[in-house]
Amino acid sequence: MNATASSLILPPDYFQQPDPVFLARDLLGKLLVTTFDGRRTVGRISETEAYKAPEDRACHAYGNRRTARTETMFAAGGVAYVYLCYGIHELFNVVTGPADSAHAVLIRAVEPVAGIEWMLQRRAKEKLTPQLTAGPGVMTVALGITRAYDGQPLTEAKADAVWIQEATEAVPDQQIGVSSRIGVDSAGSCAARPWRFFLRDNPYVSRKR
DNA sequence: ATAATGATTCGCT
DNA sequence: GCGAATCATTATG
Repeated sequence: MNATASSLILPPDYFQQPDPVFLARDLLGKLLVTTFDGRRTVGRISETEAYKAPEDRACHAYGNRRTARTETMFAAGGVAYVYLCYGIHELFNVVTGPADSAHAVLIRAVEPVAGIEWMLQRRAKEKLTPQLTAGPGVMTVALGITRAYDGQPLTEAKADAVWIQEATEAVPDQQIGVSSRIGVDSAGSCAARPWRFFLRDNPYVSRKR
């Protein structure tokens, strides 16, 4: 890539900060870039959720449970955690925190910024609507992210990679909405935690259930 | 080896 | 608003 990309790309230190809740909020407005198949697509992060082991029952690594799948989350922050949900959808997470802490931030939605024609093509759509990228399962399709990318670094700007760049402009606090996480009702008292963050008044946010 | 279950989406009513 | 689709992962026998 070019010098601009490498100066804006977020370094491992950023992702290795200890609190996934802080990072989930801080990642709003930043740019998620993919360069698969020679196609560059860019989305502005508009909705996130924090998952924090060991105490968070909604986290796959609840109780620091290490399995073949969750092992990716125990890596040091700055890599991707991509897994299949409901047998159909691939969900993209950013692994955060130091090594051996299984924290992650689920990217639930982005606002298309560049490469929109590739996103439309990947989703087999003609027209740009919020449904193109508003939702964790559809966002990965639009950006071309698959499980093949599980465990890969998010800190290198190059071909066939994913990385995150600094926001072009700061997001003011008043523009950030907070709620409980979606789809984690079975997580007992953890279900009520206000760990979902989104850009207010942005159409590219999944609907609250 | 087998069975239950989900960090969802889409189409139909 | 409701329910089906669909399968990797996990726990259990």
